[in-house]
Amino acid sequence: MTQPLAPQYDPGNIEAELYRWWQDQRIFEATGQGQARFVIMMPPPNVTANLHMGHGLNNTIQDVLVRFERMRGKDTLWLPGTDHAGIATQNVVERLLAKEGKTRFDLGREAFVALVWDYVRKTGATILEQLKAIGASCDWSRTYFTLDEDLSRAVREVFVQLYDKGLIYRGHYLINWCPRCLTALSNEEAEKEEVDGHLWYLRYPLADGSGHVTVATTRPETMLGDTAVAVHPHDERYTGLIGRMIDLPLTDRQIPIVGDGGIDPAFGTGAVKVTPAHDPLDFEIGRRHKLESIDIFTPDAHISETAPVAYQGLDRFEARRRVVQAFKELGLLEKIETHRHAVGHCYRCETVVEPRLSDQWFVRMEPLARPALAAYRTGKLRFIPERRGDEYAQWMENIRDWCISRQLWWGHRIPVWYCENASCAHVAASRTDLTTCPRCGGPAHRDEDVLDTWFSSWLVPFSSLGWPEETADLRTYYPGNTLVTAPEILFFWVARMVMSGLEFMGEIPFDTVYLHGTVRDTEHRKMSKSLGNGIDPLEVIRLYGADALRYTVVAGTAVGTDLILDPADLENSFAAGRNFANKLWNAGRFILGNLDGPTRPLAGKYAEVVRKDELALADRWIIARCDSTVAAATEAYERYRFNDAASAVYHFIWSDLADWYIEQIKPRLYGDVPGGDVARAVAAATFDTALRLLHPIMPFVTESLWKRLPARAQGESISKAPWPRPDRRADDPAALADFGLVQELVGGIRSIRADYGIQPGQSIRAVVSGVGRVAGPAFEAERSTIMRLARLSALEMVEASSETGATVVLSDGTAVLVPLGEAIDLDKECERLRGEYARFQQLIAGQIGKLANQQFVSRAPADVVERERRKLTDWQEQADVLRSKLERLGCLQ
RNA sequence: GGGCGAAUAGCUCAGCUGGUUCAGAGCGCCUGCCUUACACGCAGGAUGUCGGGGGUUCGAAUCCCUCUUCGCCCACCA
Repeated sequence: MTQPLAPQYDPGNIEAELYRWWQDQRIFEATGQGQARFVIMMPPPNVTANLHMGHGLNNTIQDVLVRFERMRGKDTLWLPGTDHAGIATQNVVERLLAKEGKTRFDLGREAFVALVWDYVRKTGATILEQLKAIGASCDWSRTYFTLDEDLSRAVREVFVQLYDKGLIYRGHYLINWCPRCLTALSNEEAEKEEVDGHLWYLRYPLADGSGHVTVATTRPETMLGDTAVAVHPHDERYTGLIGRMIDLPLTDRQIPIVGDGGIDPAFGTGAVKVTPAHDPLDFEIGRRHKLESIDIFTPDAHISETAPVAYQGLDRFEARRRVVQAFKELGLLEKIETHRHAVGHCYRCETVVEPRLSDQWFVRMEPLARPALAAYRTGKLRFIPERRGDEYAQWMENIRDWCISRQLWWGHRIPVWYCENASCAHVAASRTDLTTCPRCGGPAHRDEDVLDTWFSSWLVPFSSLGWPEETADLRTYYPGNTLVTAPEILFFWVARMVMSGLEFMGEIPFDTVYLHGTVRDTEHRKMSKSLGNGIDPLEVIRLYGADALRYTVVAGTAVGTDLILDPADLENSFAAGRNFANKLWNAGRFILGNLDGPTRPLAGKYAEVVRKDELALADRWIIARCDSTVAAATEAYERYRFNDAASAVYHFIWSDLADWYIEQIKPRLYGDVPGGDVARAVAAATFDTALRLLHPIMPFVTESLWKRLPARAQGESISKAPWPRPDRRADDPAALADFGLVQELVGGIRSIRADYGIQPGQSIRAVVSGVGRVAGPAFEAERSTIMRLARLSALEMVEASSETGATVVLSDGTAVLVPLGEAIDLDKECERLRGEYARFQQLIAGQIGKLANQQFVSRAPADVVERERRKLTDWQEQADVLRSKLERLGCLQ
């Protein structure tokens, strides 16, 4: 073997080198070979992003899945990519420009886009490089960028196909507008947030001077664009007013009172000011009553020239103050109430979104949603956790058309040309760039807008594989299997991928959607840059290693729960993972360091080199434990219960293998007793299995150790080692029970030692009584183990003992006693035994009550009753043993 | 406003089909140990009205109702 292993695991020295080795071996690349495939599409991080814990969580889970399936022999493809992230990226570069005092308009479109490309080329690979640090086993040879030429072709193909089918249309509608980003947003991109606002009651004088109507509004400034007042047609308070005119204050306009069924008479005053250009409901009312729309805002939400001069140029919130003030001065402000309501905010910059009337492109979603909903209803598409499926269904059922045009420069430009010939005015969507109108040959110009970022990412499951070309990858790797993502982008991305997959490929792009939680701090606030409560995964990796990070993430994430970490205490958050990696390292160091000596060919399977009748009790026990860990871990991985998988393997390695088995085999390995060759074979085999089971979660340390096991071929990687299978021959309930008693016995004696403060160096004598039935042979078989681990000078085993001393009763009724003497004090032992005895008395009393209950005995299943009866007799036996001890010691007076 | 989830040890959380994994794990805490793999360790310990109340059941952390608190998703009552 190579150099000796350091006593402390040092991930920093090992991880980068191993990752390079994996890449050199091309282990992560999909081969196109083999029977079964496993495909995961990575949610493409924004090209400008830096790795944060959200990525850490998301990609760790994907990597666990991919590595698990790769070891099960599947041809795995985990396809990485980056998203051009229209608004976000444009914002970043615009901010850089702003530092030089420039705007994108100073550069012009072409130069600006070139600048963004420069920026993206320079920084775009950062996040993918960072993913390598956590061990992500992506197929980097297939990495894509959503603005790549082939993905752009797919975007255009999709646009044209949908346009030709009438599923894409252009229209003049009220959309969500971000006055800071200066672009339209989809409904999903306008995040509703509850805010404490006000409800202002404004008096609108009737034109004939006969009084006024009071309207209630949350946005008084928009009254400058009012073109009507609406009341419910059956509202008795107002029926007489419908059709009459209002003198709109602060303006020189008169507006009508209309009756509209959409008004709720119970809210506010039952009379509503109508601003068709700035409110969705008002927009509808305006359409129904053919009202004028007056857009009183500029694109950046200042008052425009359509409003009275006094207000022009004011910011919308300043305008609000001025309007309210003016109403107050005119005596037209009736009252102000506080009012909590939901207000849309831009998901990129959190600016309050302005409903704005404009020409935009939309996708008609209902026809796409219908099959996507059916895929869920029929069970083809499933969600983990299941309840997320309801959210998906609810969204699909209430689907609204998707506004896909953005007034940005960075992105896929809309492939639509407008004929400038007024008599033709043809609008053409085209797969190729046009200069002239395809219908009349006249001059044509292209639409200025770009597409929503999500219009390219919703195609990724097939566009990243070459669609619309019929590539080999597309045939092989579509549809995929599992999608792993955060619930935040269920609608942005996941739901839309299902729709596009069905529409363009005729099949859903994946059958399972695993939605993990959110990373939060101990106050349960989402980790974010602005709150400054984030944890930098690279910092964690530097301090504790990628495996520690991954273990913590996996162990802390039960299905459907958030991951809570303490940014103020990384040590506390990640110590368990680091400690476990170190424990594994040292267990490996010990096993590997003791494989020399009398030995047999050590392959992966003990069964090939060891006969069953050669196995000691401890060997049979660890083999059985190992096997049941294989079953438990495999099932947990299959059920996405990665935290269960982690704890099953953790417990096996730490508690079973390290604490007991390794301790048990030391004399054999050192040649003090025979059987070293068997111990070596069993230790190597079970350790090998444990490494495999853990590899998806902690790939680095497991690979590093596994490579060093004997009989490894050059270049052989645990990443492609076959997944362990449960082996019925390993079933051994007797070994589990017998060795369990040995553990209990050792534990009992250790407990007495601790209670009596017996020095670790002091050997003591122990007497086990009642060994006639079950435990005797087991204790005899492991006599030397018991003596060593409990530090005994002598271990006597008798049917019954007349000696007195400190006693512990084991679960099978045998008792172990450390005789009275220099170490053991009578009074203290009496006290101990009395406490124990009382505890059993209580248990027994309860159990007798239970069994005396006719209802229980008659109604509970027979096996349950039987089990409870046995429990009672066991306890009674243990209590009897205690009682006789008490009597013998004279503790009962 | 509609829908959904969560509440278990000081902290972060498991506990799936009601009963032998039933009150658990890790971290933290206490005691003793540098025992030739590991002090990032070993051994031994302490800690709980399973959020409150009611119900179903022979039996409830687990099922039902209700209240409280905290989250999430959806929503054009201005």
